Amino acid sequence: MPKQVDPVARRADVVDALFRVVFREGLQRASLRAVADEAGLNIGSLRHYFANQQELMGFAMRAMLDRVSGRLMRRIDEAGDVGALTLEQRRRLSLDLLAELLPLDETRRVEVAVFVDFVTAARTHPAIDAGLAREAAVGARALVRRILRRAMDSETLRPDLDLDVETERLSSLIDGLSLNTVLYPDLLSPEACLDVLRDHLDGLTRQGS
Amino acid sequence: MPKQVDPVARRADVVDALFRVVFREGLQRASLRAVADEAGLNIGSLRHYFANQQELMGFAMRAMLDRVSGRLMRRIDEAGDVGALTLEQRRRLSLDLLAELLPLDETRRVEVAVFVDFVTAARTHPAIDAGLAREAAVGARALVRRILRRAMDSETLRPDLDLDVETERLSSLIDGLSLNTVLYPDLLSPEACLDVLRDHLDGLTRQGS
DNA sequence: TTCGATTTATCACAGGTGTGATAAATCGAA
DNA sequence: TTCGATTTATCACACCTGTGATAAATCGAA
Repeated sequence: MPKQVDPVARRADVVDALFRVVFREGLQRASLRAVADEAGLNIGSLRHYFANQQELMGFAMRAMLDRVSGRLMRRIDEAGDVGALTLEQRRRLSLDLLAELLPLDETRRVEVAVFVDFVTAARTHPAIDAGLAREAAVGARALVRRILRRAMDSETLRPDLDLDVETERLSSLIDGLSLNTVLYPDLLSPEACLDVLRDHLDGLTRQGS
Repeated sequence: MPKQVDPVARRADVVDALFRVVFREGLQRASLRAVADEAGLNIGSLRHYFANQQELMGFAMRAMLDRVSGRLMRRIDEAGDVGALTLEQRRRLSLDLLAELLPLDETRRVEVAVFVDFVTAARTHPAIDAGLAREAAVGARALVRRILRRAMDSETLRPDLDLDVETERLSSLIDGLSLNTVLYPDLLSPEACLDVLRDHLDGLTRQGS
């Protein structure tokens, strides 16, 4: 009896519209009305799928985290059994996984730009769940740590390194690179961004130099 | 004949009030009225010193940059003639200068938090001068590059390093460390933040290990 | 005391915000 | 065709925003 609409797809459309608005005009201008307009919906319609602003923001942020972690999972699956890889293949996988977090193409540039707005706003904005932002930071560190740990176990990592410090160093480096590439693409191009990450990883694995 | 008020001090008071509001409630809530209230002024009075929002924001951002570069200048002056320093003193100076950019105490924590809000908002917010944000990024890179260059010239730096890449790596690392310390102080304490920076600099200077 | 530039204080306006409440339209199933 | 849950669409309200315009108060100098 009901009017037939796929609510999942609708919500996804709204989230996409939200991302576009945030990327183009910032989180400040991403009002419910602006998002509804961008999605081609009436605000009443939008509010049927998201009761309030807080719910929309939370759903959008969660969707973004799912999207990123989905890409990471896919990369890992594609790699197959990690134990069967050569050292060179492992290094390549590490780089690919971490590079997945950088704004190297337009899709990820939008993603990172929106993400930056979210996490900075989460510090103070009442409608944005600070717990989700923290969760993302924790997750990123867990990934970085696992990658470093695996390299340590396979003895491709310099043995004099402290895992805690290196985890934080690499995590913060990635954050800083992402931030600068998004904010000042003329100062730090996506290519240069990747070069820095590659050099950093090289420095971690190459013995004594 | 005029009523006697120090306009310079007034403007500084307003800027301080703005920083407090931004730190506490975010740039989003830092409206002219909120800033005026925080400064104990009537909004009409505030508008006598700052014609627009744009002017206030620009002045505040400029004041912040002046404050930081002033601290850096003072550090350099205190160090005296750089050529007369021992290698250990030079390394210490490099660390101190770069650490000046990190949110290691409450003053700088507020500063960095506000700064982060500013630069991210500058990407889209029409009342915030994106040129100033870019200028700050350029300035930070210039400082980092000079420090690295000096270390290279005095042969305390590993000779196999690319100055461009290392400048960007260190600059982005500092940005990432600052961001994470401000956003997630329970994940990255000021002490740990400084440890990471120290380790990074050690890795740049220590030959072959 | 009178003057007058500086400084403070108000009012008003157009526009935008989230949200509660409610009506209307839709369209497949019974 | 009729029903009715789903979906869409409006209206209204209180609140906040930047800003233009204008009046009022201040207080040292002449």
